[in-house]
Amino acid sequence: MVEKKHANIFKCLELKGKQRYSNSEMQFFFFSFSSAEGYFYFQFPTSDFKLFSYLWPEILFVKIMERRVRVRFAPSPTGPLHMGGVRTALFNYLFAKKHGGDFLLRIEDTDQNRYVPGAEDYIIESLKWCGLVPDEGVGFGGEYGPYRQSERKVMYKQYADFLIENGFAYYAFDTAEELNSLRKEAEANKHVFSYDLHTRNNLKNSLTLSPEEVLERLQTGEHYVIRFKMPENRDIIEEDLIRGRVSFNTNQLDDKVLFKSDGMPTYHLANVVDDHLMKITHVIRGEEWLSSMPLHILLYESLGWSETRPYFSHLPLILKPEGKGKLSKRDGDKMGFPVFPLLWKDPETGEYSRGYREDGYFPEAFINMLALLGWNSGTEQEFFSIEELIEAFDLSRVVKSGARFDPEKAKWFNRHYLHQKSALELAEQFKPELVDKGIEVDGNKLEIIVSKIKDRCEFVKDLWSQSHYFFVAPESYDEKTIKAKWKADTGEKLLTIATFLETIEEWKAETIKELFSAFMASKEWGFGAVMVPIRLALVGASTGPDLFEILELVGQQECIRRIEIAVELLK
RNA sequence: GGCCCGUUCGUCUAGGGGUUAGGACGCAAGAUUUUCAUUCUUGUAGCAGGGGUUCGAAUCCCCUACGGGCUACCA
Repeated sequence: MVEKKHANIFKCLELKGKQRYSNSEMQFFFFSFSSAEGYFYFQFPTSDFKLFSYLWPEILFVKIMERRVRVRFAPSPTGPLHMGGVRTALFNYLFAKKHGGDFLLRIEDTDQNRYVPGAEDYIIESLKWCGLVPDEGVGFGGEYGPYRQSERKVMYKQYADFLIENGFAYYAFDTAEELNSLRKEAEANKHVFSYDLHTRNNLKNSLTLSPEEVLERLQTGEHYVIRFKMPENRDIIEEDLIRGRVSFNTNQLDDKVLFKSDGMPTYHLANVVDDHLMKITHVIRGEEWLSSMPLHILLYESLGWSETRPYFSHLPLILKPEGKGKLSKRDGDKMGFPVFPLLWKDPETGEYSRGYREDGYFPEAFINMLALLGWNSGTEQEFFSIEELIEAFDLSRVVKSGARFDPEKAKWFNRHYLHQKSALELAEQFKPELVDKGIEVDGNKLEIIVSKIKDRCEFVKDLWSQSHYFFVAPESYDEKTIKAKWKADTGEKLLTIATFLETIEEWKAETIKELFSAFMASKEWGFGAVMVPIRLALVGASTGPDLFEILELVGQQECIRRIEIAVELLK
């Protein structure tokens, strides 16, 4: 029975095995594939293929039965969600959906000092706008809750205690002031103070104090933290699904605080405990976490969870369009593009930060742009629907280096999506703006107008600037065009034309064009001399679709009126 | 300072020992449109530097430079 299953698995393997990495020692083959039972990822050395294929089925069988792909997006509610955060959520979402798994939203609010009201709702609303709807999490239900770490507070202590009991962690009583002064001192000597295996024996902790004293300090309620006791001289080697082999030596790592004196766990403990309890199979997060990966691996090991611990992958950061460093709120303000998905009002300063939604981006354009920032399908395809992204997504095709954000390309994506939309749909979105301006238009006519101008727009908000003359007479005329095209006899010619237009009975673009051409021929006037001036009179500038279509849509009497006004004003 | 990660056109990227180094954005030119935009065509521009290994290196190795991350009782 088991054998039969293996046959299927091997078939799957042949189909999906595709990724080859090389590193300094030998070549490895990596396989990742999903089946009805779940997702599996593993590696083996080329030379050992026969041996491995003989040995591995059982291991694989166990893993497959146990693990359904589960990933989480775990932001901290310290402010609006950055577009880099949205991209992290997106990649998690794509990965989950690709492998038929679950995408969870967990709110990491273990730092009460940095809590910003409204941030959590903002995160949820942002994900919804982007279409990245979690299967479980804060605001979405699920069986592994609560999904807000502050509400899980009571659960963490036992794991910290377990670590202490088993010698993986210890109590530390050093005050913030003491540590700060040690840091200052080290800085003065051009060193950096680190609470680690070199210094912990000279500090106030349960490693240096007698058991009695430790007990007494605990009983008198003295403030303490629990620190991880980083083991000595161990090489932690891990295959990051994006970056390949990454290695660390524990001698370089410090004893991180796991449990704070306020009774809350730090990110490291809470993260590992929750990922374990929520059965997370793949941790996909930003590069800023790469350095703490060895700590997390060691935590899984110390807690006895190595067998089921997740795979790690660290996403590159999004960098500023110009200059140094990662993309920040300031860049957006300075260069005029949004950094956040939605408009955000800072609850403290009242300051606004623009959002992609409010700036007129379509969520699908925003997502498409974000997906291509640091990932590509390996083909030349650039436009992807969310379904296509899910189908094509693969962590191994995520680029390792940071990507500079290009606002121009973001606009280009939006333009593309706008052009793809039907005039009807765009007209619907345009209507509220017209109503606001007190303009009433017949739906059919509006759709026709939109169809004429949508290709010249980048955003829905451009619809007005490209079509206002269909609804309202121009209030001014473009100076350059006047200079170039408005000659001494232009006014007179236009009045003659106005009189002629009055005589047209069927006010249709085609008919007008036909009769107009005949009229021009009879007068022996060149088109060039009058076309632009007429356009100027109707539109106010030298832009817009075919002039005869404008004539038709603006209406006979209104056209004549506008020509007369222009002639009067431009005398 | 220490540790870790990275580096192909201005930007996003493909390519992973033999390629005229491919595509996209941007920019420029041309065509179409007697306007402007769209669209189409063409052009523009790149393997960070230095050593190795090799018949042959953008590709593998080492060094340097540069960029980034971390180095909090922040995440």
